[in-house]
Amino acid sequence: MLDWEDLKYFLAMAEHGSLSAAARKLNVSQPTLSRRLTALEENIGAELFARTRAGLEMTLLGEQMRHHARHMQDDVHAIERLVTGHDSSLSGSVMISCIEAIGAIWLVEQLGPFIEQYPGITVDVKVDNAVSDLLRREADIALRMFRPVQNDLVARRTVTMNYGYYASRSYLEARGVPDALKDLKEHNFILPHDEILTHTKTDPRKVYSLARSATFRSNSMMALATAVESGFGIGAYSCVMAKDKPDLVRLFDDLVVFSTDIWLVSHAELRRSARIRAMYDFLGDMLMEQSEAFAGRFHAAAAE
Amino acid sequence: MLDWEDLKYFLAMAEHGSLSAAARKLNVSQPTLSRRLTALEENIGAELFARTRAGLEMTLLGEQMRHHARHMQDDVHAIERLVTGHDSSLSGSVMISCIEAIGAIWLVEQLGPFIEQYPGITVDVKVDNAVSDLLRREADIALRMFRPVQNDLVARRTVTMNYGYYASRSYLEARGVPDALKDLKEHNFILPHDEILTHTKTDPRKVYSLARSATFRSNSMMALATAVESGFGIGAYSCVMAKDKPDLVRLFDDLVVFSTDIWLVSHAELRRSARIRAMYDFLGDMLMEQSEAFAGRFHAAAAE
DNA sequence: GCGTTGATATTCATATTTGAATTGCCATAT
DNA sequence: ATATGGCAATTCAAATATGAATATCAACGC
Repeated sequence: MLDWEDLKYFLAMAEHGSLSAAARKLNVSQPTLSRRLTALEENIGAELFARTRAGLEMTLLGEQMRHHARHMQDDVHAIERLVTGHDSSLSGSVMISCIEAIGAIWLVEQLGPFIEQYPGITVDVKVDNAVSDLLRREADIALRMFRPVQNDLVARRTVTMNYGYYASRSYLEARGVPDALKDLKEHNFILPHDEILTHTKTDPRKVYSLARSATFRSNSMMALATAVESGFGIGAYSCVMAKDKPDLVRLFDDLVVFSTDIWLVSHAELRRSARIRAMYDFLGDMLMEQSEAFAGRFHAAAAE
Repeated sequence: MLDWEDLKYFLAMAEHGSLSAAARKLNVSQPTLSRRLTALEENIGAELFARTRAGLEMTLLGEQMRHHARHMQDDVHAIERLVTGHDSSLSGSVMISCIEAIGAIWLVEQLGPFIEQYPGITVDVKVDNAVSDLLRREADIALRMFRPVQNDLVARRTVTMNYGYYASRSYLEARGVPDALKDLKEHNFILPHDEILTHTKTDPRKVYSLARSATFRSNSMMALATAVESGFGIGAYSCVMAKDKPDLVRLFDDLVVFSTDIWLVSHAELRRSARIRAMYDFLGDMLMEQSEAFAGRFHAAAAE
């Protein structure tokens, strides 16, 4: 009779390519995996991996077994979701997956009241440019820029996050304030890589094409923001982030360069968990309360 | 992280209703299961069973988990089939499932040459009135009375097994030999239960209705055969079994009372296994060689 | 009533499994 | 050529899990 735990180990080896890597992932030692693999192979009477200096190389049988083991893992994840969903206590942890642009700063700042209200809950913010798989329990709640396509997920569109052109006061003092878009040709420009604009609603390239060339580029919104703050030039900056930066000046009559919707996503079963539900509702409320700030309309409100 | 082995144990408990029963099935001790269950519940932070004096009673969560665990087990079975299919060595064991009527005697007698030819293979004959599930690896090969309906099975119709009316010489000496079917009214009759005639090709009740009443009834073909051999009366007896019983006399000009087809069945993947393939082919050849004996035509051949 | 059966829990000596440290191997970079 | 780093295998002491024996309890049959 096969040892199911060995199959779990097998899958980790198959997916990480070496005993050492799999051992790190599973929090066991490499010798343990080596022995369990040997035992499994002994048990089934066939080789699953060829051991090479570079790691493990799967045999044909291993390749076929891998699919079934993966399938088993899906069921384990389903069980984990069930278990979490049945947990009615307000303690444990909640993992939130979101992109750097809001996770690293805005989200963390907002969580103060939640942490105070639920001292038993550990909040885990996973800043993650890849998309965490909620079905695989890589996160409990995700903030996404798009409606998720997977089944069994509950998703709610919350705020629209606008980006405007900003520059630092120091830059503008040195180079002058551009009056209209055509003046951009005379200025330094800070540009994001195309890859991080996949989910924007306005096509930013049209606007960006006005810029002569880039002084600074990055695929990190945080790096771009820092560049703007440091006076490297004019760049798109999230309105909600700019709210508390008195040193930044918004240009061109609050022109919206591009915008993205923010989706709040969780798993149907996970939402039965009291603590996840609490966080989901908290984030939903928090986002909706600040929808004006995300839209960048706080300037207007302050001016009136 | 969940221990997959615990899930295997959990499933066994769920399906057997008690720690003790599951422990017997899994070949571990009952205290071990008790502790592993406690550990699993501790791990997920919820109760899966209520322990009662009568055994285990599942909670709602346990009930839901059970489905996923079962699903995992299906994958494990698939892996086992894969492994067996990849085993090209002629050693190991082959389990044959078949009904008592042929398994207990005929099949065992036929296996002599096979055992001699393949000394490395352990032959395991599972006499089984229930239908073993080949997909779940309860057997490698089955002899069935009907075409299996499950997918992924390879099935081959082999011989037709005829049953005739037989009586022992001692009975006939005492009671006389009936000339025609109508004489049956004067004789003792040995009848099978209807339940074991499910898969016959001729409806035997028409023939049996000629009999006055039963002297002996059973749902075991072996018991019925023994009754005929012991001279209790006239009864249906498998022709192939009667072949080596000189004390039995066939009645009514070799009338066929009823007949069943014998299907040789295996799992598609299992047929890739050398040893199972060997047994499959061996049984197929053996059956076809003896098709005349199964049909009950050896008397005629002997007479010519 | 009273013993029997079959269930889970507990105890303790034992067998198994594990991890830290180490070795040895090969490829790559210096 | 010689280090370096990543890999699997080996060794051995320590932690861990296991099973046999036992205790305890409830239901059932006589």
